[in-house]
Amino acid sequence: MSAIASIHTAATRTGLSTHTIRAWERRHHAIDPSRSVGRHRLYSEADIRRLGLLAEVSRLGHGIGKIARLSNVELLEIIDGAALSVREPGASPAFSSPASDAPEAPLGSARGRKGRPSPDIGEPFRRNCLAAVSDLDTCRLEAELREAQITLGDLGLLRFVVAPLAEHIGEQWRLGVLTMAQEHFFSNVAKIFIWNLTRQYHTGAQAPRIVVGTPCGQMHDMAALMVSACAANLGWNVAFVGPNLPAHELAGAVRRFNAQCIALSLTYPEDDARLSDELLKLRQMLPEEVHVLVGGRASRNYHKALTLIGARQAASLESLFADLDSMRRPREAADAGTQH
Amino acid sequence: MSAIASIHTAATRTGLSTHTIRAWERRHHAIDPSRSVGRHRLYSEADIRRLGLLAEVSRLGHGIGKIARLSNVELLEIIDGAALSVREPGASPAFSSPASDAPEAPLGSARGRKGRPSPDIGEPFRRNCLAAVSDLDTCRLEAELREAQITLGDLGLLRFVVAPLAEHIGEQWRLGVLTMAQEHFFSNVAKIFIWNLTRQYHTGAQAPRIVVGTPCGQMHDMAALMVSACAANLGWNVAFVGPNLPAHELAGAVRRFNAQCIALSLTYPEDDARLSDELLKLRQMLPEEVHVLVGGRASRNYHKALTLIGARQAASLESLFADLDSMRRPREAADAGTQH
DNA sequence: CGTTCAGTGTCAAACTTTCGTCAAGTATGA
DNA sequence: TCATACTTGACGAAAGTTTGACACTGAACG
Repeated sequence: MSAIASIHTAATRTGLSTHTIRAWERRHHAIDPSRSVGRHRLYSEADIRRLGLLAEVSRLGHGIGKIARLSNVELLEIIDGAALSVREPGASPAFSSPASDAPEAPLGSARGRKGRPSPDIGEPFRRNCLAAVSDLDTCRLEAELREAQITLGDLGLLRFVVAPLAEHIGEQWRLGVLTMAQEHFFSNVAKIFIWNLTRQYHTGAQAPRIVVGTPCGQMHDMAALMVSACAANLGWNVAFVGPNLPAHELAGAVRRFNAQCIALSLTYPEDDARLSDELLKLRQMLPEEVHVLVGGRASRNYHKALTLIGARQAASLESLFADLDSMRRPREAADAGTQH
Repeated sequence: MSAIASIHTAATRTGLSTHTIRAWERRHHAIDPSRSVGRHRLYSEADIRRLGLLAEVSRLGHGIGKIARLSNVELLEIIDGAALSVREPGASPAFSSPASDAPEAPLGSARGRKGRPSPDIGEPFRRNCLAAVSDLDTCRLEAELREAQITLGDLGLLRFVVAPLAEHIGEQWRLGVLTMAQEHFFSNVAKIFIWNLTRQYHTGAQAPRIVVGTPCGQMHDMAALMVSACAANLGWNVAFVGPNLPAHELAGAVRRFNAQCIALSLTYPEDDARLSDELLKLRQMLPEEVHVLVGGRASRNYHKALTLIGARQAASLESLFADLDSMRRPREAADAGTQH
């Protein structure tokens, strides 16, 4: 129905190239998009969903020639049957490796390292969580997360279960394997679970204070919530101010909360020209002694601006954890000196 | 109302050039501004808002030719879809909300009943909550909500504290009294508090099942979360699927969850022509025996469509509570009869 | 073992469509 | 009067379209 997308958006959303999409149409009639008056291809939501399914099955090792004529339901069956597992957290999302290895499902995950001592510790939890998401079963999802928290600890839960699951579910949604309802469902339960992690630590009045949020244009708050949880775990007093805030709002929150640090998370979009300006503005509006800490998948793309404003860049949750810890200690001493 | 602006101001406010605006009108009839006596274009607030939406979607990579004919709601959907996350009240860049009416009582609330024997039972809690929001003090806000919950009960907490507070804070934000960060802060803490209300009740496997969410175009999920809490309180097994879902997604969630009821909340926008279609589509896609329950401030504006599809319309939280309760009982009996 | 061949992803060339921008000439309005 | 706006026609960059070709892979075959 409605939403009309160009071949370009169809390509980005499915992880395919425009060349490939056209080749699939020309050679196998895998899809038959409508056309504009000037013969440009126009893809409906259904078209894109089907393309996503085809791409997924194709990545599983099946030749496009053999699957192009299958129905969506048949494609889904293949996906369900083959892959209930989740990619390694670090694995890059969606590049079509030219067929090559692994015609089988990447079920074991922990790719390549066959005999390695550390298998993928989070895999069974992710598998169960996915099943719960598939059934929209809140209790089961929460129980599974709790189980993972007990087994892996707070950081392990985030690192090996929630973060990769969020990535995976987002991707599966974009590909049309999971529904939007399922994505929202997971996102909601997971966010709140993370938040509740935050609340299990009670901080005193003299605890160091941190503001956590995301700047303008960055709409995802899941990663920011993870940062909140880490900070709370380390004894920070956290003010979570949500996503998509302009520089003056962030600076205002820091001032009002009397925070000595602000943590931002950058995930998507990965290349927003306006964001660099925002970061500069933020730095100018902040008191000099306030630290800026930045994490998230997209943060490396803003490396230049981030170095310019002297932000600490955390490449992973672990390093963020370490940064937060090291920032807290010296400050505590200073506080004790000045405020009392 | 609806101030008249020149093409120049329309251009500055949307970030477009005057050339572009004229081209969009000439080539795609994207908008049709009124004209002065001497054929100069005159843009209303609504025109400018639409131009802004078009500009935003265009920046997202969609060709103007493909989006010029879409409705505002569809444009919003695209923006949200791209953003992938829940759109918070502060999300849209700069448009003055067309609402601006509602001269009603801000904080006093308990609307209308001035001399009633029951004074405003929630007032002190709201006052304290506001103070906590002002300071971004998570602990205090939570403590205050907990206090209110104990004193007023779950329903009273929602009815007399959270709901009016949300309204008030939203308004204060629009007026510029509170910052966006404070609004996000409250919204986040309150939502999670409500959700945790939901989770204190554990339902058996044979409990009646309900899906809760909001349809396309309705971006606010706070009211839906309140519905979730009420339902859980009454022993329903709840699947909360979040805001802004098209009809087929909602119907799919009902099917997958095997729910016997779906509850929708409508708050803003209050007059979305497309929503009526969505509701009709939803009814057609649902199994006949599934009940539809609709609440929220804006639901009365869709009265016609709602009656047409046989939805139960709850004017207040109380009546929603009652409806949910009455729907549960007969069904339980039926289940006991058929399933055993 | 080397050759052939179908299946695929990718690319190039040449042409078309889309869309932002501009220029020219005229009209409006404070 | 003079900055601003209007219409029309046109230009050029970016991106889309088609056709055809190339490189690589695995399987089949002599």
